[in-house]
Amino acid sequence: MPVELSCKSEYALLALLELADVYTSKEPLQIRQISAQQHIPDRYLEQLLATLRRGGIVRSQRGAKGGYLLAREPRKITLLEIVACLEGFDAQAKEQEDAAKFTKTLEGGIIAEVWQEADQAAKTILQNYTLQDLCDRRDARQQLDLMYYI
Amino acid sequence: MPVELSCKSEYALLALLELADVYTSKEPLQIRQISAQQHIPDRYLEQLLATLRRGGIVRSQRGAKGGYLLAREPRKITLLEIVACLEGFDAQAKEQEDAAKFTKTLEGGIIAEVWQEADQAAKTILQNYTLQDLCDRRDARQQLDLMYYI
DNA sequence: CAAAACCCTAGTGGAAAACCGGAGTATACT
DNA sequence: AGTATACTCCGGTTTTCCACTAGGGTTTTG
Repeated sequence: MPVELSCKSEYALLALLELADVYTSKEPLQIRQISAQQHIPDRYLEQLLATLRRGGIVRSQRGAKGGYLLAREPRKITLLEIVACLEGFDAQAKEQEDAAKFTKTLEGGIIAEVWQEADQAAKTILQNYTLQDLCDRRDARQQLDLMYYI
Repeated sequence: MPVELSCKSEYALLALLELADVYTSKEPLQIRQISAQQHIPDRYLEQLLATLRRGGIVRSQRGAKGGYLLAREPRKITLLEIVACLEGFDAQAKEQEDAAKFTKTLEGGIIAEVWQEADQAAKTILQNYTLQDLCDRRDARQQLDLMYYI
């Protein structure tokens, strides 16, 4: 499948789901708690959260009793924004690609254009999902599973 | 950008464009010719063409005056088919993914579903482009460039 | 001040991608 | 028939990237 779901993105999304769950409480969640809950290597998760912080998706509170919180409400955070932040295709990657597209051979440029179009289609999907959507969908699924169990 | 364009796929597409150009002549094109024309390492291209042959996209003629030809007309070959052949996500990868989707945690499953959706959107784009479309587009672009030059 | 937490940077291991080489096999031409 | 040409098969090498680890620093609470 052309669209990759990297370990990195999955970890980040799982962590962000945890943060979304407690968003209304305004209490920070610590790396250890998240990593234990979602089975993510803590030192690795730390890096991902740092990246998300620089991207303005989460904010952090330092010192004892510190931790991470969502920077905005879950409704205002799209999945595209998250993966863009992590995979880092925001500005510098764009330029490189555009430059490469024009310096390449004619055929290479055509191919790149088509891929760009496929990429845009995938991005649009991710653009239209928010963290809240994921939470809602999970809750609905959980409810359904419970009904089957009874 | 979520949708990768591997070196492998690009090489293959460039080679197939060459083959599409001479499709009507029914004359085979040799690896050396293609690799020289498109600046592709010949021994690597050889592997790719072998894969495409097993996938029924090209056919080969052995011996002296041998080479490769498209197995079908360029109109009948979609880009999705090509990358699926090379990247090998046809049957066994599907099963693994579906299995993983269900054995994963609930959250992981939800995420996988969304990614599947984004993937499908990208695939649909690639499904709707044929080799002939690429050729046409290239020719149109070349014509345009020529007009600007004059 | 000490403990708890985040912060920064560098590096490691392993796997996959990209690429190379050699021996074998089929085909055309003479 | 024999030889040159080109594909075929398969194993090895190199390079790149990803997931992960490590260590030393800084901020905040109590």
